[in-house]
Amino acid sequence: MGIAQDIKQSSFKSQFNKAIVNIIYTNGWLNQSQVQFFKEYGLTTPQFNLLRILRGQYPNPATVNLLIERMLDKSSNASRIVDKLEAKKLVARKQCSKDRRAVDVIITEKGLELLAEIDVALHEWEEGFRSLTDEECETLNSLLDKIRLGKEKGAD
Amino acid sequence: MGIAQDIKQSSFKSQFNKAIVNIIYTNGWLNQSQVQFFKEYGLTTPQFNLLRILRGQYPNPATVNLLIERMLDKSSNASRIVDKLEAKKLVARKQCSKDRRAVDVIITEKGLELLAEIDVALHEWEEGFRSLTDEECETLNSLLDKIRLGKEKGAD
DNA sequence: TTATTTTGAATGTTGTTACATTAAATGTAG
DNA sequence: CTACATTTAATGTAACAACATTCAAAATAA
Repeated sequence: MGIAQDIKQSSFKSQFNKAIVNIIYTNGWLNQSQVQFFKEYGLTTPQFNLLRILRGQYPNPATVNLLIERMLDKSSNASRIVDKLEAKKLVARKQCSKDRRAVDVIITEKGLELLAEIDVALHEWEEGFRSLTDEECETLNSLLDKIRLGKEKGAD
Repeated sequence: MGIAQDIKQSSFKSQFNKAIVNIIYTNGWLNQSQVQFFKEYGLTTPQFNLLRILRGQYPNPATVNLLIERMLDKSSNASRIVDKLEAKKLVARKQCSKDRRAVDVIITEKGLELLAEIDVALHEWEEGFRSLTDEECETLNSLLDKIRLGKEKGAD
């Protein structure tokens, strides 16, 4: 039932090593489920994340730079992700008036509506396999935060 | 210092939601570091994982099917990963004698030597940002296991 | 002012992933 | 045995990611 059985590895070098493998495996497990979920809405996970950032800014626009900065996976392909969302009319681009190099990206009404629709289903999706109490979640969050603190690089 | 600051999101729908985002973000953080680490040895993360499975089988071979089954990220590109490793002479392929459809993949001496070299450095890498006690690791592991139990699919 | 450097976004390139298809070997039913 | 389905691995393809490069705009320096 634990990670050892899931990946069929009977021993680990250390508890810490086991924890790292567990994070990676659990992420993969979550990711697979998420990809399936968003597929129903014609979105990829990065597209959804980008939309959510834009909603956070709404009604203000965000520049591509801001998007890159805030994306969970800083892959810097923000420009192309915006392309995809623009093609679906979920976001709009216009040149920034203050800096003509920059581009203002703003979520459209259609984008907001889609997100609102997803919100409900996403909440159900999460509740569907929610298995931790709030207190356990807090413990988990603080442990994960602590791992990253162990070697924090310029994360800001 | 926590996930909220790291991704500049001030509030979450729930503690559970925050935990999920935290897992994803922490995984990305770990992954970035791992990719850098393995690059020095001319390996990608999937290549390393596959090699490690093969060492686990050594001196027995593994079929491609077994590799797919045990990989952390079951992307089913095992065949092409084996291609890469074979080109580097880290693994060898030969037709399985019992089933001529199957292919026996075995790690070479060179592969074993490379893994041994990596082992040392990898342990240092882990210790370099180890920030949890064994007890905390155990807590983390059990919480992550519990999340996956919440909606276990045929994970075997 | 002009020249140089830096910045913001887009694009090119290469390798990888995800998913479907193929081809050969095996298993199974008649 | 033949015919058909299944299994194993490899390959084709399209989308995607990572990383470098480009190009215009802006900031800075001379």
